Amino acid sequence: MLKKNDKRYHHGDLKSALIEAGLAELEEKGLAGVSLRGIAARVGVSHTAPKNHFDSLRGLLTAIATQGFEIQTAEMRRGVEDQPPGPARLRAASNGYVRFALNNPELFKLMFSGSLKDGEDPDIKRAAWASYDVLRDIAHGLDWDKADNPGGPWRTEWMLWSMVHGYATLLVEGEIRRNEDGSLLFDMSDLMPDFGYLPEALKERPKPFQGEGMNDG
Amino acid sequence: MLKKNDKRYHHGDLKSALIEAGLAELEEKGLAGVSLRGIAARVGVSHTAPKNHFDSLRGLLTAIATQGFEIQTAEMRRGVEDQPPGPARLRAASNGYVRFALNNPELFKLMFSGSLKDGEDPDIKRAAWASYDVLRDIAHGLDWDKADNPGGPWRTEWMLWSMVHGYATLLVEGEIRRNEDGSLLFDMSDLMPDFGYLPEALKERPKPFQGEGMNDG
DNA sequence: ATAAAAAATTTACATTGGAAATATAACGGA
DNA sequence: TCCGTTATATTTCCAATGTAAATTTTTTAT
Repeated sequence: MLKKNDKRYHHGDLKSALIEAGLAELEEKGLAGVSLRGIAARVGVSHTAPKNHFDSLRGLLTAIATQGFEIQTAEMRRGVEDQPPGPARLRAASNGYVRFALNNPELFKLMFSGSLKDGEDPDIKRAAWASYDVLRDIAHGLDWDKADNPGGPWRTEWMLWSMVHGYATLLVEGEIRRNEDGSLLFDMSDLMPDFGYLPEALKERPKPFQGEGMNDG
Repeated sequence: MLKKNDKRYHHGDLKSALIEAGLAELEEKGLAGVSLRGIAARVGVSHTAPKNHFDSLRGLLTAIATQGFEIQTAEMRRGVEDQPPGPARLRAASNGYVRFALNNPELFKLMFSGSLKDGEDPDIKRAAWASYDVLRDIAHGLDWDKADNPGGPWRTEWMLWSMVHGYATLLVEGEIRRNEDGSLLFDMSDLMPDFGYLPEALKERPKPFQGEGMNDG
């Protein structure tokens, strides 16, 4: 039990404090402007103090991104329970995905940066999968993905994930036009129509794609 | 006319040489490892020489990304002419989009980085739109987007673009599983089924989304 | 109380992007 | 051809960054 002012070490819980400060610095200064020294200064410790809790800046960023996935998961789950199973839930979760990206653009970029974070870290892997599972579990409940898809669920999952993630990414990177007040022209409900039925081709057995012509030129 | 050894200035054409060197450095050392000094050293000039042609590293990266969009446009057009108008062309262009991303992953990341490049630069804007237009022009030729979409072409465009771009992004960032030899489990032809027909909801008139609940939390 | 471990600081260093001053080559006009 | 102007590139310098090593301070365990 930690009471008020019960700073057991010099700081008490520097590890959590650094992650919190990192989240704040991220949205204040942008992904490109974030620095280890800046985060440390925000907490009020020397710039080498983080070394005791994270092996490097990369490690700290990985922990921040992990927290990002947890927030994203919560945001996707928000509102899903209010909807009946089926396409409505898929739209609610998808809108949560986009909403999170819009509300935490720099964190979202970090989470999918690939080079700044350590994607092999067990914690971030677990958190990322938990977020992905929200979409996947709902998609698996849809009529068009019940049983007749013996090639595995990958195809329909990836189609949906690609659409949602692509839209969020393009919005966050400023590639897609918004209304003047910053609101969206379309949310995922508009972009992703009634998935109660889907083109028959999607139900065919998928064959592994061997990538002819994919690795030349 | 420039003959061999006709170095008119100290270098001759440093601007182009820097872009070329930057493209090479990018794929060799990755987006995170690229540096102005490294690019300059590769060409054999001092690290401040680029200043005469680009105001900053950001400017040089913007020029590199611009060239990237031009390569991407060519890659998308490759093979499109062989296909009859319609869904087949859409698949060919989409596969070109993904193929470019897989063959130039670091360049692709730079092109959509948002912070490293200057998205307002007129040249990069023109090049990016040219790439986007390949997808858009084909999409507009499809039956399901002929005339009854008075809300503008944005919705169908963005749905397709999101799917293609999202898939390319997730592949490049290593978020989507591949076969052991690096080939894809699905290409865009598998992911994007017969678009000869499409859910009726997509043909309804789109209404502007005002973003209720999008900016809270 | 004292030794051991944990946590944080100080100092130092290599690398980076950029600014300023200087040097060198190309060009244009007499 | 000569010379001044401009374009191009170098040298020197600086602040900021991430990291390593040595040191100091605090906590914990015995």
